[in-house]
Formats: sequence, structure tokens, C-alpha cells
Amino acid sequence: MKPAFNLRDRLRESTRDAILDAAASAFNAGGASAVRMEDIAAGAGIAVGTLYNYFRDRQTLVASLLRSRTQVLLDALDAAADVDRHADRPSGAHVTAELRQFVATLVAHWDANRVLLTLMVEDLLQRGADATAVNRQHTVATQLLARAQKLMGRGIEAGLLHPADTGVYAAMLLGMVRGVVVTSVVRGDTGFAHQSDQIVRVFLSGAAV
Amino acid sequence: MKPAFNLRDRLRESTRDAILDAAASAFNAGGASAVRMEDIAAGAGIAVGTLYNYFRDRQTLVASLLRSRTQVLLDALDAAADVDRHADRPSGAHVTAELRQFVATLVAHWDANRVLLTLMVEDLLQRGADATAVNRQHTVATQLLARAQKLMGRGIEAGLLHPADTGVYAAMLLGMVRGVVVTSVVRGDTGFAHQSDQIVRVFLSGAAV
Amino acid sequence: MKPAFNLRDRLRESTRDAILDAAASAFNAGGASAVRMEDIAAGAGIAVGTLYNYFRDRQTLVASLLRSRTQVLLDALDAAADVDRHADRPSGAHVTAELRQFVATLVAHWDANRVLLTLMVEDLLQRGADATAVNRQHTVATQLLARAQKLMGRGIEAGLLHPADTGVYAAMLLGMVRGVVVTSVVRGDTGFAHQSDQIVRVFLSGAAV
Amino acid sequence: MKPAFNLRDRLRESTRDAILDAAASAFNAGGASAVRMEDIAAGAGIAVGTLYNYFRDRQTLVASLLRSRTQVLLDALDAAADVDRHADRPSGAHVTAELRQFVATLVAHWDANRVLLTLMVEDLLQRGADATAVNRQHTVATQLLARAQKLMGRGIEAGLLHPADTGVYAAMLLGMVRGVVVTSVVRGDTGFAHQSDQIVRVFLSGAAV
DNA sequence: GATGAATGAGGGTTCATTCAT
DNA sequence: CATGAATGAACCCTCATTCAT
Repeated sequence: MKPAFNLRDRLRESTRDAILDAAASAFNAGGASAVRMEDIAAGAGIAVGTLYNYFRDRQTLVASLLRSRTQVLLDALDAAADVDRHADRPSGAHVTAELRQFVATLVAHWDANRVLLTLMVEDLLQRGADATAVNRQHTVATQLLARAQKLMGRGIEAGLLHPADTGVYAAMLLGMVRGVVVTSVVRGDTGFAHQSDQIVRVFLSGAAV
Repeated sequence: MKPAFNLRDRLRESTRDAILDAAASAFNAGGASAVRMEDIAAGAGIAVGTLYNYFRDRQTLVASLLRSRTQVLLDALDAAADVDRHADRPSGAHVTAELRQFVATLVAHWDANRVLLTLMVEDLLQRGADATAVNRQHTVATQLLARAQKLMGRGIEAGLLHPADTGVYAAMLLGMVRGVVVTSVVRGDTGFAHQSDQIVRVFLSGAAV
Repeated sequence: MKPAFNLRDRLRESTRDAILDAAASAFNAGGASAVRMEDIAAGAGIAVGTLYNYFRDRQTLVASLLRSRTQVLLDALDAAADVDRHADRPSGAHVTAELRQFVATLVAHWDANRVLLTLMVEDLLQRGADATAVNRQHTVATQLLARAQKLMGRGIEAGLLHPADTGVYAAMLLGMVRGVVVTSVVRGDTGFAHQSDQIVRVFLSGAAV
Repeated sequence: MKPAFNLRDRLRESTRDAILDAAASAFNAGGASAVRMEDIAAGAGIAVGTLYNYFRDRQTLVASLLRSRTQVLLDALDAAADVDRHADRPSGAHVTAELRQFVATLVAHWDANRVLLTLMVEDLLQRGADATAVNRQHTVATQLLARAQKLMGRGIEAGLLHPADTGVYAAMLLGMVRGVVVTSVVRGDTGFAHQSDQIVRVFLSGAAV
């Protein structure tokens, strides 16, 4: 919200981003906990000490990475949703389109940020241990779930979806996407486009004949 | 296959199990990498050094835990599948029943072994880095996927499922289950039974009206 | 001095020897401190616990090994000396023969017990730290030195050697032997016989033309 | 060869030296393997972790200590040798002087660095196990031996020494020096000067009348 | 007396974090 | 603000020693 007006802020912001990018790369290359602060610093072309001018500690850095990457995703999802939200009572076709957009966005993002698939779980369980309601609210997964849930609600409202617990619907949809992406990553597949469509098809009409 | 006949073997086996149980508990309580060998030893009521009489090192212990827990699951899935495999060409009803059984078993197991939800991913990515085909074969996730894929194959053969890539079908189904379980765990839900049915319903007929 | 009369004592004695032999072999194979009690036990064909029925602790075992191996050497040296000690005032020829015998015995023994070359030094420094006179008396090196020193005394008395500090003479002679043996061991030489003679020759007449 | 120009390099070098000095002291006080990394760090007035900024691991540190201490000795020996090496065919008097210098240097150095007497042997046997020719070349003892051997060769060439295997001559001389030094150290003697002369006298002319 | 699993103090090493330059 | 050497708590693992069988 608060744009970087002057040079100093802009510099600071770009360093921050460089750090997060370096962290993302490092995490992608070698599992999360195998990455040392020094690795990240080296990747970002700065000294270790400088990291601590931008992030209080390791935990904060990781959380920031997660948040920043997720924000991009959430923004993309929200942007797609905003476009079609002109009718008060959405038509089934509209929601179907939204759904397609939602899934496609998710697939594309996760493919580009595989780390998150791991970090997200860690984050989830980490904060789950704290069990503070407030804490849980800000979990990446929770925020994703909320979007999906809202979408499900609109689907039901539009008469597209069979009325049911929107939370469960959301969990299923996200799970399907995650499952397909992870499998593809492990297999080394490319070209996710048609898989994206297939997910929506199965989610809506089922796999049965 | 080779049962423990004498007392010594039985003792050894029970200690091994106690260690794995303690490890599972510890991992459940605090994320995987936060658990120290000493914690596991304490949980099992033994000294640190004793751990190393049973497992060469930490990595081996974790791998063993993963394998042992997964084996239980795989055995359960296989047992359920064996029962209904009397007809050469399975009927749609049979496969549907198998599917239900499959999902129910998965849900129950994952609910009881939440750790695996994390460890599995770590294991997956860990070995994925090695990229050896052989290594990948023995990944927990891969073995699960194989079971699901076989089931999907039978479903198509029985005329129950729309012909398609069984790998993608399997990924979707497993993803749905995982998504629902994880969400429930985080929410603190209980009573997964009807969710299990709902998963099968959506997977087969879709969420659409 | 106290021979093993009955079977029990004889068994006990043979086990003790087996342990010391195993220790010697192990020490020869891999430097002293790299050998674990379990290695020694395995080499002797017994269980770890049994070791402690024969030796209070590791230190005692090592000391015993050193003593036992040295005792053989000292006995051999004393035996050789006794033979020629019939005249009150030894002739130069006698002492020369004794010297030859002394050196030959030393060379043969050290070649067969290379470990001692290391253990002896450790023992020396170890006890040297304690600095107790009594302790120093029983050092392996000290006992060897005493023999050599006595021999030097007889040499001077016989008019064979130039009068001087017998301690220094002894140190030189032992040093020469040690130097030649160690060098040969490292080089992988065989056949020390003529080197033994050469040592005596140089010690008596010098290397100069 | 490359002097430390700037402050940082000088500081780094001085810390390195402080560590090695501390290690030497510690090793002198208590036998090699009894010294913990923490002891060395404490002796050098730094934290444990800092040690590892200068030496990869314990083994490397010990090897460095050995090398550094030996280098000083080798340099001293070489310097002494260079001085007298003006004639193509050395005279007996020249070689005698060199010999005296050689022994005196050795005695002085070993007296000041008693540790090496132990470390050298460990190093010798350690590397001997690897049995690589290259490895053996760089052994401290081997390098010393080479110097001594060259000196012996010059002695023979000059007509001073009775022709014989220079390797054996070298081994004897070094052994004599070592024997005298070790004995003196254990005895607590002081004033090695005349012993140094005595070694040369006996080596050249023998102990016999 | 023999066995060998259990013990746990202690060592080497790592790495997030600090702070003097 | 950047730097990167210094710090030291904490972890994994070893192995001499004990003791119930």
C-alpha cells in the first residue's frame, strides 16, 4: 500500500527482494532446513550481518518469504475473482469460469514455487502448535482455504454446486491441485494446462462415466 | 515373515518399536527437525547411546519410521483390495466398494499418523534430489500412488471411470484425501467417516448439481 | 615367579595372553588410540565385559601390554648378559660380544613389536607428567636405559669405552637402534642382521674413516 | 614468501599462530589425544567456533602444527648448510663443522618442541598406513632424514666418512640425537651444548678408546 | 566367570546471531 | 548501513564402563 517514494526506500526494498529471491532459490535447491543463513547471504550477494538488518532472525525471514510468495498468489487469485464479480447473483457459467481461473492460477504458481509446497506445511504445523486463533488466521494455507471457500459459496449460491460444507469442498479442490502438481513435479512432467482443465472437470462432474 | 521366536529377539523388537513410537510422538509434537535424538531416547525410556544400537544414525531412524508406518498403511490397503478381487473383470459396484474402502483406510491412517503428512513430503523431495530411478521407486508417496493408480485402472476396466491417465486420477484422489485430512487436523475436527464418503462421492460424481 | 599349577589358573592365564595378543595386533594395525575395547575383545574372541574381568580398565590393559612385551625383552637381554658374566673384571672382547648381543636382541624385538615404539613414548610422557620418582623408575624406557647403562659401565670398566657419562652413552646406543629400526620399518626393509653389526661398529669406532 | 601487507592479513596470521602456539602448549602439557579443541581455544583466548575459521577440523590443525614447527627446523638446517656450501668438493673439516651445526640445531629445536617427538611418530605411522608414496614423501621424519642423508653423502664425498648406506648413517645420527634429547627431557637435564658435541664425537670416532 | 545390551559423560563440529570496524 | 570474524549453545555421535541375565 505504501509505495517506495525515495531512493533509499527503493534500494532497501530491492535488497529485501534480492534476499527473498536468494532464499527461495536456496530452498528449492536443497530442502528447507539444509540452507544456512550464509548461503542465503551469498546468494543475495551480501554479507551475513546484512541479512539481520532486513529480518530479525531466520524464522522471520522464512515467514516473510512464505508471505511474500503467497501474497503474489493471493493477489492473482483476487484479481481474477474481481473481474467477474459484477453480477449480484453469479451465474453458474460465471462461477465455472472463475473456478477454471482459480485452478489455473494455482497450478501455475505452485509449479513456479515448489518450495512453498513444503514450507506451507511446516508453517501450518508450526503455527498449529501455538494454537492461537489469531495465529491460525494468518496461516498461508488458511488464507488460501478462505479464498477457495468463498468461491465454493458462490458456486452453491449460483446453483452450480450441490450444497455442502464449503470448507470440505475447498479442501478437496486445493488437495486435488496440490496432488496433481506434486506428482507432476516428481515425475518431471511439463505442460500443466490440460491437467488444470481436467481437475475442474473431475471436481465438477466426477470421474465416473 | 520371520517371527521373533526367542525372548531376546522379542525384546529387541519391542525396543525397536518403542523407539519408533517415541519418535513418532516427538515428531507429531514438534516439527520433524526440532526433535533431538535425546528427546526420542527419553520418550522411549532409554539412553541416547542405546538408540545407536538400533539405528545407525538419525537419518536411518527417520527413514525406518517412515517405512514402518507406511508399511502398515500399504498392508491395510492391500488387504482390503485382496478381499474383493475375486472376479476377473471387476464390476462397477465392486470397484466403488474398493474405492470407499481405500479412502476410508487412508483417512483413518493419516489421522492417526499426522507426522507422515510432513515426513512424506520431506522424503519425497529428499530422494527426488538424488534422482535415482531406483530411489524414487521406493518413495513412500510413489508406492501409495502405485496402489491408487492400480485401483484407477480397475475402475476404468470395469467401466466405472471415464478413461484417462490413471496417474492423474490417482494424484487427484490422494490429493483430495490429504487435503481433507490436513484441513480437519488443523481445524481440530473429529469424525471423519462421512467426509470419507463425501470424498468418494465427489470423486465419482463431482460436486456439481 | 608363581607358576600356574592348576587348570583354572592356566585357563585364566591363557585368556589374559589372548587378550594382550589381540591388543598388540590391533595396535599394530591401527594407531593406539584408534583401537576400541570392543575391537580387542573381538580379536580375542571374547565379550567386552570379559575384558574387565582381566583388566581393571583400558589404561591398565595398555600398561600391562607394554609391561608384558617389555618383560620378554628385558629377560632376553638379561639372559644374554648372564652368560658372559663369569669374570670379575670383564675383558674388552667380552663386553664387545655382550654389546653385539644386546643390540641384536633389541633389533629383533622391536621389529617384532613395532607398537611398542609408539606406546613406549606415550608411556614415557604419560608418567613423566606425574613426575613421581617411583613412577619414573618403572617406565619401560627407564628400565631399558638402566640395562644399557650397566653395559656401558662394564665397557668403561673393561677399558673398552672411553670414560664418560654412561647415561648419555646408553641414550645414544638405544637411540641409534631405535632410529635404524624405525627407518627400516617405514621403508619396508627386511634383514636387519647386518645393520645390527653396523650399529655396533659405528658406536664403537665411529663412522669416520 | 608472501608477507602480510595489510592489517587484516596480519591479524589473521597472528591469530593462526596463537592457535598453533596454544595447541603446542596443550600438547606438551598433556599427551596429544588428551587435548580437547576447547582447551586449545581457551589457550588461544578465543571461542571454539573460531578455531574452525582457521582450520577445517582437528586433524588439519594437528597436521598444520606439525608442519609449521617442522618448517622452522628445516629452514634452520638448510640455512646452516647453505653457509658452508662454497667449495665444490667439501673438505672434511667443512663437513665436520656442518655436522656439528646440524646436530646443535636439531638438539636446540627438539628441546624447545618436545611435542614433536611424539607427534612425529604419530604422523609417521599415520601416513605410513596410507602407504601412498606421495604421502610418505611429505612426512616430517622423511624430510628430516633426507637432509641428514644429504649431509652423509657429502661426508663420504669429502672422504670424512667411511663409505656406507647414507640412509643408515642418517638414521643412526638422528636416532642418537633423539635418544639423548628424550633422555635429557625425562631426566630434567639442562645444558645440552656439550652433549651435542659428544654426539658428533661418538658418531665420528666412536665411543671406544 | 561370560555375555553384550544399556548407559551417559564427553568430544568434535555446526551455525544462527552479534558487534566492532 | 555493510561487513564478516567471533561467539558459544546445542546437536549428533562415540565408546569406556557397568550389570542383569
